[in-house]
Amino acid sequence: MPDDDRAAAPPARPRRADARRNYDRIVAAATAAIAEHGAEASLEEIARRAGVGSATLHRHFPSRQRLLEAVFSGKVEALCARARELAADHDPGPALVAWLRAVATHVAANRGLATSLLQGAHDGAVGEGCHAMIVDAGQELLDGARRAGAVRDGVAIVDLLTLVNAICLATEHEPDGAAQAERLLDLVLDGVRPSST
Amino acid sequence: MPDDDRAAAPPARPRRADARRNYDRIVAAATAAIAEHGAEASLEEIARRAGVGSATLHRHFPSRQRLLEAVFSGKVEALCARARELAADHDPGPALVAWLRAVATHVAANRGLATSLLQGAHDGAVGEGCHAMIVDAGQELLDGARRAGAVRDGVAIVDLLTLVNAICLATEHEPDGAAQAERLLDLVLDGVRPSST
DNA sequence: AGGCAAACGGGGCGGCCCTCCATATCGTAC
DNA sequence: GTACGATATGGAGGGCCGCCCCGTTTGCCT
Repeated sequence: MPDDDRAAAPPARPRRADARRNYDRIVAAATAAIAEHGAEASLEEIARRAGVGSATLHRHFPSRQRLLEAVFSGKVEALCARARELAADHDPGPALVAWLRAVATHVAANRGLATSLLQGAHDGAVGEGCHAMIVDAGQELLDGARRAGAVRDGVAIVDLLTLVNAICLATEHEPDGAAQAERLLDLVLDGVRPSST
Repeated sequence: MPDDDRAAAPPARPRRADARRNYDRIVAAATAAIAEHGAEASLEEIARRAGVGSATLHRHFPSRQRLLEAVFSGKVEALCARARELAADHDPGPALVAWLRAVATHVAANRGLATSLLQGAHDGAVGEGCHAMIVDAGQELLDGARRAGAVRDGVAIVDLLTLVNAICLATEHEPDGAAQAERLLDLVLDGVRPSST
């Protein structure tokens, strides 16, 4: 694989100062626009808000997914950090539950994050990074919880994450989405515990 | 409410014959197009396939949701019929489970049905009809199942339907979506049974 | 058969995504 | 400080789409 530069970080080759500046402006504008209009926000409007031409936006982010990834990567890292915190401070079972709730909160607070993460995982190599980070972080919590007997066998972390994403996805357009998401998450978590002997 | 005509049926005021003919053509074309390209199929292409002008399509279906509703209403009725069948032929618990699986199958087979039903429910009065029909059909199954002790309290039919839709929504873009949907549905259904004393 | 309301559809407008290329800007070597 | 090459820019334009206006056609009823 000859292509070694990731989108988010300044890895191998230094870029010109103005390019870097515009990159940051675009990400900032995109963050605002996505918060307002969701992940389907107009790319042209983002470029307009950032004060750059649409061509510039397209050069920095060849696809919408790339842009979303850049916007969300910070939040994803925060979630992973939270996973480590929870693993250190709590019992395995509650830690996993609390983390899944945190994931739900983040996803609900960032319209389109769920869809982005779900679809990005195998749309080529696009959201790969974010997806892998979350999965890894969750896997450790799940392993701990299973060792502690708080989770039954046959449950994969990707299943849990998909369910959390699914719930947020399905409730984010509802009038009382937050409450419903809460209820559904409880329901699902009950199915995850070992059948009480 | 002065507006009394529903989109799907010929209710109060008779329409001209050609209008009705074009209506049917558009629905047929839309059905085909949606099966091919999903719920985001181009309206203009649908009009083209139906052999009508885009204005005509737009007059019959002021919004995309209306068109989707017309396309899916047949399938929705089939699901409701299936609910009655199951209620008659099986024990309440298994009947509910089987029906939810049937819903999942239908939703998975009709790209965009899930989103359509979810968002249509309160986007004005748009998907109201379909949504209400499904909810009513499911409510009876759920009531039966609860009376039989197969479902714990605190579970609403809308929760279950939302979860089923959510699962299909989240897995329909996955490579092995069907298998994953199956697994997730099992997981959820386990959470619905009363905690085995 | 004739008149009228209902229905039609071509064509235009604006927005979106994306690409090309002449131009401006940065970084550097002198 | 200056001049030069590479890098980055953005406006213009093409293709597509959804939506709507309005002159024309068509079905319906008498």
